Amino acid sequence: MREDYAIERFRKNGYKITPQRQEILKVFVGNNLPLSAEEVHRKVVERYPNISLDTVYRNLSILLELGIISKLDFILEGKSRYELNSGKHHHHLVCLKCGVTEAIDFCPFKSLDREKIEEEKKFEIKKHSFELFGHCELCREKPQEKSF
Amino acid sequence: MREDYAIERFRKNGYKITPQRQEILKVFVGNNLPLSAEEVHRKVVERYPNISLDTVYRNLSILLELGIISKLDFILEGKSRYELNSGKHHHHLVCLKCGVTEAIDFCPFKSLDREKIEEEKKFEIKKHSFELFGHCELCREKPQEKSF
DNA sequence: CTACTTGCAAATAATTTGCATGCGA
DNA sequence: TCGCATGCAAATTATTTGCAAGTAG
Repeated sequence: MREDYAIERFRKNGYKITPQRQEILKVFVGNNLPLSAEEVHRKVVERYPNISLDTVYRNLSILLELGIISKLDFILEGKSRYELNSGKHHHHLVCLKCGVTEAIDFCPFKSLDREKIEEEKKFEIKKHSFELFGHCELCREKPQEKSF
Repeated sequence: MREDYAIERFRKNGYKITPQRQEILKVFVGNNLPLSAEEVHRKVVERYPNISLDTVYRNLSILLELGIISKLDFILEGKSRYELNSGKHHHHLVCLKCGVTEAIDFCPFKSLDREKIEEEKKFEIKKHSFELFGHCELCREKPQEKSF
């Protein structure tokens, strides 16, 4: 259970289990789409009407620090998005019209490529991003394209 | 000559050739590293001490619109970076310590991969990003890692 | 009880916009 | 001259921080 695991990590690192924190965690556990801070806040407010956006931001930092969530490496809309760490390496399909972001398992980067580049460029690769931007099925025929 | 080409594009699209605009263009032509708005401003100020950061931003938009520069799809430091369109497809090596960004020609994404995904996911791919994050040769042994 | 947390308000930082003046074509 | 451009100041947006009060353990 991913939620129990996260709560265990809170405890081990001296963080208290507050209802707000728990609810923010639940939003991610119950959702495998990347969410913005505001979206997380919007969901948590349903149950904790007084929770502030600040608290969401502060808890996102902690979840990041504990490796429970990740911040996406790309920004389309001028704000960051965060997603639960699934444990499996993956990338994303991102719609340039509606912003919908879907995870895909496919990765084109092979270990031979990595070795060659590390050798040639004297660069130690820690991670990589690979994102596909385009139009999702629903947005194919929409005329207007968002600016992001 | 890339600069002449850009100036031609300005003309054709009804944009005037102001000294500030020309100087901003020159910064990119004389530099193949991705630059932030502030870095561009810093360079242009050397020659036009009164130029405002606003003007830089406004001209970056125009350069983007005309396809003369591109905005990088990833953000590490909380701000966007822009680079001259080289005409060749490429990706980047990005140092997580010092932020240095180098272009590389290597691309792992093949047309067969593309076709398969477009078919399977019913997603029309318009562009993709592929960035390698890690430590450059100079930063290998540095102890501190920046937060971005 | 005590340190971590929270909400509120204010501060930052990047980027954008309104407006009157300036200047290229 | 005329409309696009610029500089300045103020607005916006995402995110961060200071602080006093609240609460988990």
